[in-house]
Amino acid sequence: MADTDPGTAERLDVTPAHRELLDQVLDKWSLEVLNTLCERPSRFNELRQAIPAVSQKSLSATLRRLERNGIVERRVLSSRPVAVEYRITPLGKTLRSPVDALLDWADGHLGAIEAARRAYDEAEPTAS
Amino acid sequence: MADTDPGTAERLDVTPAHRELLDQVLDKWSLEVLNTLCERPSRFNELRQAIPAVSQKSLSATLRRLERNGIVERRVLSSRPVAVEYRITPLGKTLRSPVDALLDWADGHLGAIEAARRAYDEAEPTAS
DNA sequence: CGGTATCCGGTGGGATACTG
DNA sequence: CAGTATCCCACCGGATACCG
Repeated sequence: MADTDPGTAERLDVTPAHRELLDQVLDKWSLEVLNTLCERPSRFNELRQAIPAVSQKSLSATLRRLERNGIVERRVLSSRPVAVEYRITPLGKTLRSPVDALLDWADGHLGAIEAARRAYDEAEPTAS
Repeated sequence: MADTDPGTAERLDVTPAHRELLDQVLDKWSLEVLNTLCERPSRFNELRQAIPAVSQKSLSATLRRLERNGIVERRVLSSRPVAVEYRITPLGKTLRSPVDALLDWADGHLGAIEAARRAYDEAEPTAS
């Protein structure tokens, strides 16, 4: 086997810090926020329109979390009426490639996985 | 700009099915389970030793979830005393590459992100 | 050995109401 | 417009006890 064999290659272990980071960056709404902000900087309510299913509270929390992690930048544009713009940072852009890889994987294997789920659920009606 | 520019490239949107899939596969313990099973097939208690922080319940739930999604396979080896082996499936192996990309990203940018967090927390003591 | 059942506290996130 | 505050509940995951 070559050392590129995924079964034998040495791999990074998942430390608590890695875990926390992924939790902060891959939570329920972050990916959609990232996707939107990678297309263009957006105002708060533009994001709400772009992601209709998110609540005010969750969008606000997601943005603050991403801001704290240096993934997005919050920019106050004017003060009356208040205008705020969110944009992706250079650090945030580096997230694109691995996240896209993940999304591509999910998209490419969704069919196989749904088939596996059906097979599993079929086989294990757990009595009834 | 080339069409490889992350700011202009067309991207997959994140559907609820994608979200659910990622939630099932990237949850708290799945990555460590995957990492361990990619090295070698393992018994239940071997996994507990390899991942000391996981509880029985969570490990069991993680394994059943991954099994249902076709990522790992559960194999009963003998019946008295019970021996069970878990191993990664071919489908599960396809997860390696995108997950490694993510882990590499996390590892490579952890320092910058921790710096961003310190800067943010410093600037926003939010009273006290 | 390899789990399941039960309890239980903390957290995520929606709905709603209010504010600068 | 861009949030925060409050309430509330569902779910996650740990601890413990029990089972085939």
